[in-house]
Amino acid sequence: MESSGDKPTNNPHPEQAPDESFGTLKYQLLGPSLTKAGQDSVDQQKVSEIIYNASKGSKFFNHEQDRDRNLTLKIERILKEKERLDRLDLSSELRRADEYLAELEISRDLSQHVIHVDCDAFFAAVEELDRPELKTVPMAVGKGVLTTCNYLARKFGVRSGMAHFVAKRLCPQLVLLPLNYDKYTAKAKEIRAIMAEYDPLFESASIDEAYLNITSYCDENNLQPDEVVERMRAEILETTKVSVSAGIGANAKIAKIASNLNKPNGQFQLPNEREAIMAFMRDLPVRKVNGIGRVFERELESIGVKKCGDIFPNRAFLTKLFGEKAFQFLAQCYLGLGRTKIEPVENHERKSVSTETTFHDIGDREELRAKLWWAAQELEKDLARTQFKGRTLALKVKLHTFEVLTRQTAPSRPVFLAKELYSFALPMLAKLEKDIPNMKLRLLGLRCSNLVSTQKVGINFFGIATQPKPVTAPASEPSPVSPSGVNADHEICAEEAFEAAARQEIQDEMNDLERLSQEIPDVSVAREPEGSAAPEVVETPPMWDCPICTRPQIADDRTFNEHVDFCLSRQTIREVAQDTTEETSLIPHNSRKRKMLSQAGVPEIDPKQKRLFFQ
DNA sequence: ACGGGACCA
DNA sequence: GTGATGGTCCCGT
Repeated sequence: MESSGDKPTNNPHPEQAPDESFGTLKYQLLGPSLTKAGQDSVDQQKVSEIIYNASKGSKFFNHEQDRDRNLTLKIERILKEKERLDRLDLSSELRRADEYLAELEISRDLSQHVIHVDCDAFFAAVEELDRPELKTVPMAVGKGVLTTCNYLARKFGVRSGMAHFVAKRLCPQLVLLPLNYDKYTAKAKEIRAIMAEYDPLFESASIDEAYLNITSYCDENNLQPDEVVERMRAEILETTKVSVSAGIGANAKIAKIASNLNKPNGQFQLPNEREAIMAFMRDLPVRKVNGIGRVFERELESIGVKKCGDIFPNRAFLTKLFGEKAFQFLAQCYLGLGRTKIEPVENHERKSVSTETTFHDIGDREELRAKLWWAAQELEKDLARTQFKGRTLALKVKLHTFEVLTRQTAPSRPVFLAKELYSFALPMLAKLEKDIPNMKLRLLGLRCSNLVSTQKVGINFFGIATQPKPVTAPASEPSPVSPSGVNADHEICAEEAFEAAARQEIQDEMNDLERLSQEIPDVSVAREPEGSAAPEVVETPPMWDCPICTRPQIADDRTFNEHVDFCLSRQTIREVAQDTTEETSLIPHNSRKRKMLSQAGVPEIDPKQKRLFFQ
């Protein structure tokens, strides 16, 4: 559409970025919860000014600025691509889109009454129950960043997700309370007990949100949906003293949007009628839809999609610009469609278990290992609680610059013990330390995915599924143990010889790992609290000299090859950087190598453009 | 299929 | 002085 106002900033001096980029950056700094209720009477202009000035110069700010610049560039590419598509014959795309819309229309189900219930300023409300005097002052809950705040605080522009010191700048008299999760969990339980009366199969979306399908309740009690919701909200307020807001509609998407419209302590119903739904969506800003955040909002806005109604005239472009899934999602937004199936979260299959902690910047290798060991222990606890092992282990770090990196590995068997987690994660950390000179972290985390359940059907110590009763024909009864059947390739075999072999194999592997852990010879992690034993330190392993960098490396095949690979890739980059041809496109998009190059002024070729072009 | 980044709630 | 946890999608290889 119009591309005049959104020139990209190719400015090599970000601190002198032209004025036009301030708008988007300030908008970004307003945070993710801009659309939350209670902000209507706030002067957003003034608020963003204060936030901007409070944040300016911080590492967080610089990182946000980077992200904003990259997004602006990405949008520039989107616009270019849209221009190109405008000149093309898109009739087949158009037909495809219309066919999909027709298909969706056929699937429209207006027979269900779904509601979304959302507690008003939940954590703050619970705190106010204990200390009623807090009701009359602006107050927020959460250390570091605010998790929530009461409506008095929102009048000042204070919002959830906002940093402590920024909130204080906006509202110096703001009262800050520490988090008290146990209290909130207990209160949430009371509320859920009431919701269960209306739909025993209700779905908890978070600690203070839930979806219910009240169709049956309406029928059985001969009540209208809004009457049911009035009744439920009154019951919740009376017995738990917490006020909730609710949205009522034909599906979860509408209900979620609607629950925000009359907040706090209100409800909104959108009738189960196609015309009413279409009209409602037509004028609804896309950002109000669950799943469209700050970034996608800006991308859509750039091609002229501000409201869900704007999706239709752009339907032929969406797949090419944003991908098939995004197109399908947006098509459902346009039509006001969403899921009507509401079910308990326990029915959902868990995909990952993770832990992470933020701390002051740490560059010290031993301190980092201590943090890793701590994370490993935390993850072991969580895995034990949830009864899972992981076939994939990921290390997540956030650099002192707020840049986030993840590295993952697939251990040869499912892991869950802190010692295993640590051992498999350490080489990834060590590699990062090698790749990133002077690496300083502000966050470190571990995640297990590709989960294997250790529940129900016995899984013995070595991660091999065992049957409760001896079964001779394993193929006859597929094991229900793991949600996605990931256990299928585990032969069910109780023979002792097999077990002995497995035991030996695992022992060998642990030995290997302990050697791997010694990659940095002076590593020691044994001094952590809680008395649990960290992997022991063994003597220094044999060393070989790397043919590239000539420094001595551990003579373990895997370790050594990894190191050499890294050295080689480094060399390649140096060579590529020297000759400034399109060779740079060989370097992965978004890699820090590419960033290093782009900072050095080496031109980039955007792989996405290529994808769009050749699609 | 997998690893990694980005986004979202 | 800017959180924790978990899910999804997309891209490149």
